[in-house]
Amino acid sequence: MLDPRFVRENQQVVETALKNRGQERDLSGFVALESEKRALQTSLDGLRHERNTVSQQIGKLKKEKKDTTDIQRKMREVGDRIKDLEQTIAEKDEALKALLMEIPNVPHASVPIGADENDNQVCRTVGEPPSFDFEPKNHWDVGEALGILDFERAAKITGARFPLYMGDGARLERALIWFMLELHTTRHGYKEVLPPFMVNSASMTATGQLPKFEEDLFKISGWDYWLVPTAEVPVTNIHAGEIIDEDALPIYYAAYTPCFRSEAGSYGKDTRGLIRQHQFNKVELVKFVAPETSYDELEKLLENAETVLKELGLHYRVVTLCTGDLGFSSAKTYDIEVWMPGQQKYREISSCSNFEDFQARRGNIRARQKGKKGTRLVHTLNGSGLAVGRTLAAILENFQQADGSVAVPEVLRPYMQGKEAITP
RNA sequence: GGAGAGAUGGCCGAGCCGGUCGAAGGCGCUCGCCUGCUAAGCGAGUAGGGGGUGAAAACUCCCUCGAGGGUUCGAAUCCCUCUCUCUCCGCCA
Repeated sequence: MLDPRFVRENQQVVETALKNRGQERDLSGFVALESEKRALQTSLDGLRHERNTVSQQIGKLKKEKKDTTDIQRKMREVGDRIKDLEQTIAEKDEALKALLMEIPNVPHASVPIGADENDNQVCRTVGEPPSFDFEPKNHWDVGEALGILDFERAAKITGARFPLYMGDGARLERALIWFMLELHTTRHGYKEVLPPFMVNSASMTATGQLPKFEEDLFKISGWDYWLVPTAEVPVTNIHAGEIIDEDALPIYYAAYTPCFRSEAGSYGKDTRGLIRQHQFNKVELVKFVAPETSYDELEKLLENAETVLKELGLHYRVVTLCTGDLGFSSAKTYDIEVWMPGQQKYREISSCSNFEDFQARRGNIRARQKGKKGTRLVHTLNGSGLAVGRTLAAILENFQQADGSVAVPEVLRPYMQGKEAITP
């Protein structure tokens, strides 16, 4: 959520931001409503002031055994006017809030302006694509041939877009989770967190999934609970409503969770394989930082995620998302795209974003500097470190061998009972 | 699931026979004094959010004592609903 005062004072800036995101919109209605509301608020405050002072006088008069029925009658009228005004203001407030909740974050100045993913900027390419002396297969073909992925049975158990890992497939998935968590907690300074996999509506609203993107989520019937679409939601909400000592910043969390997404509107896209599932595993990195450090922290976060790919020996590139492709809550996002030889394509495997104070304002996450008065909103960031299912897919495609086996990256072998390859 | 207790400022904790209580006291923190250094001691200050005036410092008003309603001229204090926490019983991995 943007600061209503910022929107009021920088209407042009916000409108330009919306335009760059491909959502042209006139905000003068909002600004007018906002000033109307403030005017009403001022007169309400005046009435309340009158009531407060007169009520105190009544108390004193009563102590002196004086008659107060006339003043009380008058105050009852004032009370009615207060109630009316409160009602009106509450309505306007709600309308304002509803508008504000639907306005996305303002992109950072360094974000390239563009319409869609075709305007994203590749900022670096790391490593080389592997060469094969045979035709590399898709990961689902590799996995099904090895008996480690079974989409047919997953569909029987649940439905389309669910994974079923068997044997070394399940072990490799678990090894990746283990490896990523170890890397981030021991080398990158993150604290490990294992949060709830369901969250309430308040949490979903704080991080920006609600109210606008309800159709992307799975809801628990009969409860105000939702399945998490990413660990970003429970982990960012760890500090919702809190005031953090600035000395404690930056706070780094690493969390494994499964992620549940309805993938509404993606019919016919990536229908096969592990790329687009209703349920997938992810290790997420979340940061709470002082505002002036957040862009440095974004670069570090990105590096932390890249390290996973480097250690695994996977070829990838880093892309800066343009304004048109930027997520709702994000001010700046880097995507990491891993090379998938079976598909001859780069596929997103991580997304690292700086939300600035957008989520912190929705979730009321503040910090206090020692000895200083007041508080300020922290900046929040998060990034996948990495999407585990897609990483497993990348391993199957990049390290497949002519005989159908898949080489196990060296760093994973300790978690794979020393196995050098997965064989049929 | 049944019975009971509770939720107050950064933390602990009074208040809860309605009125000068946004709130005693303590801890913590900040500034000053004191002091070979440190500790202790002494004094002052110290919740958050919003509005108005002001260049600013500041001043001033309103709201907030788990959340939401209600009673009242007036609610941390009384009533109702909800959420969460704790204790006992039952059940359960």
